[in-house]
Amino acid sequence: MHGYMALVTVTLRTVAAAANVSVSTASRALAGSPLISAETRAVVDARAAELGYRTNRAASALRSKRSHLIGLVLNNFVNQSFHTIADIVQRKLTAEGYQLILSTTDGDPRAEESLLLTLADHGVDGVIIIGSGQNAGVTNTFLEQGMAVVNVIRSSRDSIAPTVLASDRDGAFEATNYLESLGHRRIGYIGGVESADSGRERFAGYADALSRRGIPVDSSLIIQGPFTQEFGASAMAELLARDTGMTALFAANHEAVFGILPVLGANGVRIPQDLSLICFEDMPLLQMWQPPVSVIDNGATQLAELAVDLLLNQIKATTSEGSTPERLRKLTRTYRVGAQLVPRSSTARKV
Amino acid sequence: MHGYMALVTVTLRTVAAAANVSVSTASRALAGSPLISAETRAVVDARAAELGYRTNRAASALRSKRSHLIGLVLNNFVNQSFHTIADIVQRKLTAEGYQLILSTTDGDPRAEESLLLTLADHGVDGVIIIGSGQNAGVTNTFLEQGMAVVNVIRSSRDSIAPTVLASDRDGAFEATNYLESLGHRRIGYIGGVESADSGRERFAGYADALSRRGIPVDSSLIIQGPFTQEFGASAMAELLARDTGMTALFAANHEAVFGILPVLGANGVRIPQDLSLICFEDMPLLQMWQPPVSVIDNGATQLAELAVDLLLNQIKATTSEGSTPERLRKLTRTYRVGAQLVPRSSTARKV
DNA sequence: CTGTTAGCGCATTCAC
DNA sequence: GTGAATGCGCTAACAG
Repeated sequence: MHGYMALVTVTLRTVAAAANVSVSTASRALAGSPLISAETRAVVDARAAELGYRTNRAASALRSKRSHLIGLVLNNFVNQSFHTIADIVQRKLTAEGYQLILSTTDGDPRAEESLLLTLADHGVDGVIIIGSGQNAGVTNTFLEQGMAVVNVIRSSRDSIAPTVLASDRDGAFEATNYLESLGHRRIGYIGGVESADSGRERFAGYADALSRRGIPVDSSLIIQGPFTQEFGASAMAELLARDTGMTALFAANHEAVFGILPVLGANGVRIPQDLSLICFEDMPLLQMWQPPVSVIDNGATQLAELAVDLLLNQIKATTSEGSTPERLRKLTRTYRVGAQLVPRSSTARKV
Repeated sequence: MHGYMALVTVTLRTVAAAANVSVSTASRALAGSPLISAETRAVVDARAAELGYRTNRAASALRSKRSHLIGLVLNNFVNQSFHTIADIVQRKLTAEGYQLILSTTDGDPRAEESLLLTLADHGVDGVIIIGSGQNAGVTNTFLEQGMAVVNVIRSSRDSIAPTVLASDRDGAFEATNYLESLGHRRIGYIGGVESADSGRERFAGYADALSRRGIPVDSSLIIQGPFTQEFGASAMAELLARDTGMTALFAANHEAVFGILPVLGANGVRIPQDLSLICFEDMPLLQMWQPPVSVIDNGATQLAELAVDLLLNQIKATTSEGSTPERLRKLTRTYRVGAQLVPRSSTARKV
């Protein structure tokens, strides 16, 4: 067995010669073409294995327009959901014979556009995007050119690609409703900006749940801001200073949680005796916090799995049917992954 | 400006025709070859921009043996240091015109080998490995074939590639020494298995620091095990049950920290009054834990930066000098990134 | 079922 | 300084 020990490059030509067949027969045999006799295939496979043959993906991609490369475009690497998604996507793709090109954009639409074009340069077969929503023009062109595209977590207004979203509104409704069911009426809210889908939808869920029970939406209990730890800290401090009679808090801005928790601790706020707390998006930190924090699990794992499935289906369909306008039109669809309440010890009945 | 809107593929040939030059001249101009006159270059650049020309990486890689793709091989996506490294590596590479192919192995040497070969199939220009240490044969062959290789965090006995390591022994020594300087003598240790470099070296640092002050290494204070949360929880419970007079604890197994903290909380152990705690490897959780936990920062950021620099240097050198045996021999070198003590509130003078 | 032919798009020799 | 010619390694018509 010499496999990768061979310093002379072993190409299809080498294998074909060793097997006494033409290069195209060798190619077909290795690709599992049904046009090849069992014996021929066996011989080719055997020689290929002996020689340690490996198909050159660059050559293969150049000819076949299939690179077996998939791009994943993320905002950043801070958010726990993004970790989960990168992990799941990578695992599923590898299992299917694809490799993952990972890049972050810091939420900058121009960096995102540049990155998407670079991915296209590399001939990626598809791209999964947690994006700014600003580059539907680019990705729609990709689709027309036969590249697969899936939006995840963040929608893109004019994108004709399928979109997999979390249930932000429903999850927020459930969180708020849960606090209400525990007897809370003065429920604080620290969330993301309204300009972000998630920020807007979660707030809507919160407000709806209050209205449903006839509880007024009190702006003194509500602070919205950027997705940062610093915002979380200042918002929490502000809310505590306001003396609003708040008995429960819904922390709907994931990044802000990193600022909220220390401020609660530093101010000696006892959870859940003084304040019931529930957060959006689970993470290890919240599981082992003292007390463990109740959360709405946004289903990052399921989001990633569904996104990969949709992508792989597109790739298969494109291969067999091409990208006719009708097929593209049928692609456009929004999928929702349900949120799930995970009650832990940070939430308690109002005394 | 139509750029990516063009549905007809614009190749070098298109650009060359538009600029009234040959394909080779267009290629040289775009590549910044000094052989091209300023006027010609200007014309070619202008036409390329107008046409939205993008170089086909697959074709370029096939011809030039340079894919502008780099592989990063990780054990998993759980460890905080791995997040940091993936993030830094990706950013630096993108800035240099490379894209990152990310994959995890779950520490399985066979999966690792398979992954490395797949990366080679894609013609990656280099690979950064946080590996099992079992595949030096593969990576050494890569080096001989002109691919760049850098080992990070985990060394590989027979690898001739440069290796960037954290200062596990020194960091552990410093952690232990720091606890000693606070008056502690009964210092517990929960760490990784001795078969892992990091596990072995950190324990050595701990033991050395004790010996240096004539403190006996007491096995009843020491538990070593796998890099898991579960191990951390059981080890901590065991240590508490033993009633050893322990006044400080050095948690040297990063993953285990996720199990250690909740058990301490659940048992009502007050930090630092009942127990001083210091951990190896920083993470957001430890910064905002109540009280904030003192750590030894292993310098993941610096590890990643150095690894990328070493990789890029290799790529440049290979391009100009080829991979002569002498050059390869000069590559083999171990770099250490210093650890840093970050005292926070979880450590206090022994009462 | 298999072989022959023909490029994919680019970078690089070799001429001029 | 520029052009013409060549082929990287593979897949996909097109023949038989």
